Formats: sequence, C-alpha cells, structure tokens
Amino acid sequence: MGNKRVKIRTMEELSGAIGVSRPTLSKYFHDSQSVRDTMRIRIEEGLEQYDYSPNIFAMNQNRRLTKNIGIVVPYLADPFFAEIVRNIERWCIEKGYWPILFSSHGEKKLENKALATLMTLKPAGALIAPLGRISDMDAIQRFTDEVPTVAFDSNLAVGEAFVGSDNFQSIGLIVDYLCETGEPPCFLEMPPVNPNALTRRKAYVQAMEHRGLTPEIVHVGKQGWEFERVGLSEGKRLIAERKFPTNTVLCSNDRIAIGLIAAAYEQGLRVGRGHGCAIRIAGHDDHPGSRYTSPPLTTVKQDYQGIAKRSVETLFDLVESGAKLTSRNETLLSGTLVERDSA
Amino acid sequence: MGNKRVKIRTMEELSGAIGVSRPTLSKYFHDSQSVRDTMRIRIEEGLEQYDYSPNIFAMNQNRRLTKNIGIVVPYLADPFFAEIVRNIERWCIEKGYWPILFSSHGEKKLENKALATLMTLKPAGALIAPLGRISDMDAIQRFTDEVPTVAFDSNLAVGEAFVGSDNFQSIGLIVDYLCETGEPPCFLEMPPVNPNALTRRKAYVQAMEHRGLTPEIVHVGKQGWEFERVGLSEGKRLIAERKFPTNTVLCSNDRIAIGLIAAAYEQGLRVGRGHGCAIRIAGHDDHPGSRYTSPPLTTVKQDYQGIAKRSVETLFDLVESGAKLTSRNETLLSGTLVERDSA
DNA sequence: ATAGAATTTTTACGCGCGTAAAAAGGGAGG
DNA sequence: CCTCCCTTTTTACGCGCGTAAAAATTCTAT
Repeated sequence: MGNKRVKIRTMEELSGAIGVSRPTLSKYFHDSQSVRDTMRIRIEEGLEQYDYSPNIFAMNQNRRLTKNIGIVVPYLADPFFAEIVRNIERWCIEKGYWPILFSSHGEKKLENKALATLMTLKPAGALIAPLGRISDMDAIQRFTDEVPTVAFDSNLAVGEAFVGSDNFQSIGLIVDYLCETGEPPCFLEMPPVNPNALTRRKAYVQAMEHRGLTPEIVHVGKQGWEFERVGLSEGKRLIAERKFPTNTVLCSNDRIAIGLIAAAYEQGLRVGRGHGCAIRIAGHDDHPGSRYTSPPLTTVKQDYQGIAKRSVETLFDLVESGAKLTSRNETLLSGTLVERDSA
Repeated sequence: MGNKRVKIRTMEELSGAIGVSRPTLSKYFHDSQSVRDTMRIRIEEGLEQYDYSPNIFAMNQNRRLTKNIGIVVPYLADPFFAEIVRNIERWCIEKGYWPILFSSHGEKKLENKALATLMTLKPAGALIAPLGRISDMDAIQRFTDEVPTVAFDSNLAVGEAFVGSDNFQSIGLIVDYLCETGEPPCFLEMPPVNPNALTRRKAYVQAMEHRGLTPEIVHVGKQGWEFERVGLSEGKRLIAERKFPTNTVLCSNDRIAIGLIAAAYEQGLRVGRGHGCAIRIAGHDDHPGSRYTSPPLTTVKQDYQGIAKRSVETLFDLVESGAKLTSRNETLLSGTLVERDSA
C-alpha cells in the first residue's frame, strides 16, 4: 500500500483522475479480468495513488443480486457455532463474497427477523443452521424459494442442500469404543431442539442393537439451549437418585457432557476409565471446551473445517451454476474419535 | 400480521396502492411520529394489507449516515464477547438501529479490514473492542475520526468514550476475599494481548500492597488468544516444577483459570478451599463456562449486561447529540464476587 | 497497409429512495 | 364564512453506480 494521498469519493472522480472511462472502471470492479491488460495495469496503478472505495449501497442497488452471503446460526454464544462461523467467513471472504452474520439467539422471532432482513439485502446465497424444532418452516420455505440456501448442522428439510455430520457414523464410532473398553453406554439425551437430537438417539439405538445390546436412553425434561445447565441439573438428580442404568454415559453432545462432569464432581463421583473411577462419560462434537474438563472429555470430533468448507463450496456451486438443483444434495462428514480420560 | 397478499416492490407502488404520497411515506418510514395521526393510521393499515419492505440499499444511499451500527470484537469464539455482542445487538435493534457484526479473529489484518468495510457502510456509529496490543492504532484513529465510536472491554485510547470493567475494583474484591479466607494469592498473568492484562496486574499489585503484602506475579511465556491452552500448559509446567509461590492462584481471567484447573486435575492436585485441597484457584469475568469446571470456579462477575447497555447508550448519546465530546468519557462498571468452590 | 475483431469511450437512462420547494388541502379560531 | 397555520401532495432533482447502445479507438491478422 503506497501512501494514499488524495481521497476520491466517486467512480466518476476516479475516472477523471486516472484517465479511464467510468464504464470501464465499473467493468473492472465487477471482474478485473474482463478488461484488457494495459487497462488493468493502468487502473491498478491508479488505485495505488488514490484512496477510493466504491459505495457499497450504490453498487448493490442495481445489481440483481449482490455479493452478500447471509449466515444465520441459532446461537452464537455456542462455541461450536462460533467456530463454524469463523471458518465460513474466511472461505466467503476468500472467494470475494461478503458474509453477513445473524444469530437467532435461540428465538424463533429473531430467526424470522434475520431471514426477513437478509432478504432485503438481496444476498447471492445463504448458509443457515436452523433453530430446528421451533423454526418457522413457512418462513424458511419462503426464504429458500428466493435465495439459494445451504443448510448446515441441523438438517431440516429446507434449502437446496445440507452439510453436516454423519451422526450414524460418529455415534457408531464412540459406541464401539465404549463397548470395547468397558461397559456398554447408556445415552443421555439433549433437549430435542433440533433434528440432531433425534438422529443421534436413533444412531445410538442402532449401534447398540447392531451389537446385540439393549439400548438404554435417559430422557431429560428440560428445554432450551443452555445444555450445560441441563447436563448439570439433570445429572445431579440422576446421580442422586441412582437413575443411570449404567456407569457409562454417552451424552448427546459435549455441552451436556460438560454439565454432567460437573455434576459428577459435585456428587463425589470420580469420572474416568481408570481404577477407582465410578462413571465413564463421553460426549459428541469435540467442543472447544471439552479439552479442559476434569478429566478431559472423550468425544467424537466433528469436522468443523470440513463442514464450513463444504457448506461454502456447495453454496457457491449453487450460486454460480445459477441452477436449482433437481434433488436435494446432502453431504455427511465423518467424525473422528478423540480419546481422552473421561471414558 | 394479516395474511399479506399483494407483494409490493417499491415505495412508489405502495404509495399508489394505499393512496398516500411517496414523500409522506418516506417521512413516515424515517419517523412514524412525524406525520399526522390520521395518516399514520392509514399507512399502518395499508402496511397490513400489502407486503412491502423498503430497499435497504436505496434507503442508505442518500442518507448522509445510515442506521447501521458497526460492532467489532477481537474474538467471537470467546463466549465473553459472544455474550456481550448478544446484548449489544438487542439494544441496537430495540432503538431502531441495525447492528453489523465483525470479528477480527485475533488478527490485525482482519481488524483493519473490518474497519475499512465498516467505513463504506456509513455507519451512524460503532462499538469496538480493539484487539489491543497488536491493533493498528493509525487505522483505528482514522476510523474514529470519521465515525462516532465507543470502545469497550479493551481500553485503548481511541474513540470518544470507553465502557468497561473497573479492574481495580473487581480485582480488589477478589484479592480481599482470598486474603480473608486463606492465604494471599499469587497472580497468574494472561498473555498481554490487551490493556486489561496490564491493568489487572497493576490492580493486583495495588491490592496486595494496600494490605501490606508482597505481590507475587507469575508470568507466562505464551502468546495468543487461546487462553485455556495457556492456562493448561503453563499450569502443568508450573505445578510440576513447583513454581507457584503460593497455593492460592488468582488468574487474570477465567479462561486461564479453566486451563489451570484442568492442569491441577491432571497433576493430581485437589482444587478448592475445603480440607484436603492443595490449591485454590480464582478467576475473573464469570465466563459462561466457569460454572462448569470441577470444582466450579470462584470469580468476579463482569457486568455483561451493564457493559452492553452502557456502551450502546453512550454511543446513541454521541450519535444523537451529533457533537464530538470535548473530553473522553470513561465508564467503569463494578464487578461482583461469585463465590463457588474453587477458592 | 488494411480489413475485421475486440475493446474503450461517449452518451444516456434507470434503480429506489431522500429531500427540497412550491402548490394545494384541512382544521381551528374568530 | 374567512383567515391563518399546519400538513400533505405535486413536482423535480440528485445520490453513485449498473448497464445498454452507438461511436471511436486500438489491436490482430492477413
């Protein structure tokens, strides 16, 4: 970056300053390869000297669709989504798109509002992780009718495509691990906020039956997205009342497991697979905090980067081909076992 | 919401449909109280029947400044910021503004890019938590010259105002608590990424000296924003080499403490204030995860809601008064002790 | 050198809305 | 019923850029 002296406010001014017509500049900004090399070089040299950035609003006004990519997540305070979003944003920027982030904060009303706002931004596409059960399917449907959309994490039947984890594979993996290293696990459910909850339960049942074992599911009464709290309070109750059918507990996700480990500690139960341990606890996701529980949590790592990358790639394929897909495209990524000390 | 039948694309069409002139509509959208009640009612009834949302780009193009509020945080994957952002967004929306969120992901380059992008959006104001030490002060300065800005969390000398925690008060509080309930604490520093690191250390020193005690500071070699990792790896080393000057450790923030608790567990040290405990660990922030460590973390709660609310209020005072403040306005909020089992 | 193709410039219009100014309409008080 | 004041309508221009069409220029190949 040279020392940009003169500030230039409009393309018109820029055009005069560097001696290139405005339509050519417009073309250049739309696609720098679409003008002759001599022009491109002259423009780029000009851009070094003058400090100009195009007016985003004016740019987007006349475009049929913009370079905006909408991202909607259910809960940004969940590090899982924070991490995914980080990766998605990176990929978008790299491809020359402009990510705009919305969080539903777990509320249907806010999810709808985010979609409505997004629509007015004429985005080229959108990546959404729906709230799930409480989502307003009609609203989402109306949105996806207008905007090419890839759903991720939570597989509601919306959007042109879905990218997420292969829960059957990943749950199978951890069930196998737990069975091979000790007592078969029971399954501590998460609140059924989204399809993952259901799928993971099914996957657990299938994995157990596949081994000729009886699945044991522990339901939780609580609702909402504060999974750690659910894990803690339900965990305490279940331990106190000796309601866990087995001493190996597979949790529907790591945040539940984090709460449960806290509950076990509080109840004086030693967690782990070693001598003198009273309970084994395993999770699912490899949540950023799961390395720092006591003991560290054994879990299945979701392929964060993979999900982000595939989601973005899938979306751009959609956007750039311009075509509506004939059939819904589902990508399921595999998890990998992360063996730590809790199970 | 009635069953919106006809989709209307422009204000012109709307104007024809409900029989109100376009300039009046424009006025109404700018401030619904600025038109006569009879008009307002007629317009609002019209809005029920027709499905219209104004074109954001066209709206913003001619406004000197928009209703956009920029939010820039250093690290969205840190639940502390996620939580603050959640609150800030709520307040902005409530006041009729439109929050646009950027995360620097801990990188100077991205922080600059966020500021540059933001500038082109002609925001009415901005709320930024600078990266800190690695921030590009010139870039931030240039930004704040053009956009009314409130800094929060990290008090770099930028922006018209600052809202954050009163580290001297909060650290004083926890030091007092620790001294009164046992051995005076040593202080485990966080990587000096921002001014908070320094201020908290100073506050610790002051609090100790105030009591006539000798401050003992434990430095960490690591850098970066992965505080838990720092707490864990440094903690393990320090415990193994018996380098902690005391058996009570006050951590510069909760994320460090979370790592340290994991380290203590791994090294077989029982954490807490009860019998048979080898080390007391306390933190600072009341990070969302601090309730779920084993044992739960004793800490000082930062006033998340207060910080968010005051930041937004301060910004809107700035924006609406239109005046540059003569002197920089600093608001420091008090923390409250959260007594749990780790210390 | 010259025709033909490719690119750039010129010229001109439109996007949807903000907004200013003048004209027209409506309501309160006399 | 009329004046005065306030609100709304009419009319008109501009924002910064996209983009189409025609004219002018530059490049490529013969």
